[in-house]
Amino acid sequence: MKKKKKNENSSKIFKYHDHEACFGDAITLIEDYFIEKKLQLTPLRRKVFEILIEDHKPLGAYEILDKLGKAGFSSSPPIAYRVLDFLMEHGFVHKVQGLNAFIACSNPEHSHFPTFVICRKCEKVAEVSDDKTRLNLSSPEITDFKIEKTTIELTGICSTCENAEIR
Amino acid sequence: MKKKKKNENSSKIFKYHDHEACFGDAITLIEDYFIEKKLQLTPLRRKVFEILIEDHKPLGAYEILDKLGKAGFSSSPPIAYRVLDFLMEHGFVHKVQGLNAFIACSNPEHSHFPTFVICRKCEKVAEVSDDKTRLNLSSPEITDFKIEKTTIELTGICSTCENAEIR
DNA sequence: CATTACATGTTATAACATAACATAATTGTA
DNA sequence: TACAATTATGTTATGTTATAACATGTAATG
Ligand SMILES: [Zn+2]
Ligand SMILES: [Zn+2]
Ligand SMILES: [Zn+2]
Ligand SMILES: [Zn+2]
Repeated sequence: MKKKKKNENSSKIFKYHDHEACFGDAITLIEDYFIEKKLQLTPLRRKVFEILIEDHKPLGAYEILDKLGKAGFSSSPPIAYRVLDFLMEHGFVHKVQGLNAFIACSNPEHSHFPTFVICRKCEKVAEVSDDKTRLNLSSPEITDFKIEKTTIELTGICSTCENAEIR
Repeated sequence: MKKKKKNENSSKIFKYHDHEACFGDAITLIEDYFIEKKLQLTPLRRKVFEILIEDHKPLGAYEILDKLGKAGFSSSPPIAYRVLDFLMEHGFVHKVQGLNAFIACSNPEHSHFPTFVICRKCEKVAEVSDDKTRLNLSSPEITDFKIEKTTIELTGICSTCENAEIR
């Protein structure tokens, strides 16, 4: 087994997410953004974002609704979907298509074309940015189509879950 | 405006799908595959594949169910979903996540990692293979994850629809 | 022809998402 | 301030997509 002394953990997208920093930054970022754009960071919107950033894992709309209900907000479906749409428009939330779930954005630069890496066993999801991961998409041969949005989701198994599998 | 004399149409993935060839090939391919693998290409399975390859566009499960009903088959949801799952397992059908729809595979080699290019206006979908389009995915920096499946969907507008937009 | 595996049928329900309309809060302006 | 316009939230109903659980039928194997 090879040892990498330098940058040993930079490639371990699942294990080394510094969520404490992530969490604090995220709240500051959204506050600043909303002020700058003159948008209303209402209690409801803030709560939805907090719910998503708290565990920083994908949640279904109805899980979010439950949590909203417990926090005293209305918990009828449109409430969640509307706020999620709004937060998605502004890049603070993404939808993970493969899970029908929503996740707080962990990319301060708001690359609106994130790549998600999804463990099929623990359902942990890592958001990776194009530049950091060299997940490159280019299409020189497609000339009759203008790409506006990309959905890239990589499903598989994380090393933790793989090691736990006895077979 | 530049003129390209050579290979002018190879890049026009939307306009130049030779579906007549595609259709004939697809039926032969699935028949051969099922024989080789000793699988049952039952009337139901054949019908579902025919429905999908006929127009060669994505269809929702319930659209497929309608067509099955009209063809004399049962049209309760599990019928469609089971057959679709089976055909997907064997690479003859893919799910287009962005549309919650299913599409016949147009890649004879059964590359199980297709890329879909989806026009948001006409909802036409082109399946493109990695080699033909140079849509390349590589992740040298991800070391703690084993990719088993990829979902790559590019949404935007095709040239036909763009030209039709008056603005 | 019995056993087993595979395939299909059926009913009910779960999970995900939106339409349409009502009310309330915020913002801009006379 | 009063008013209008805009934005945000609440509510009810319904539409859409997908699966669980169990029953029946059909094909392959020895
Ligand atoms: Zn985080
Ligand atoms: Zn895992
Ligand atoms: Zn075709
Ligand atoms: Zn189009």
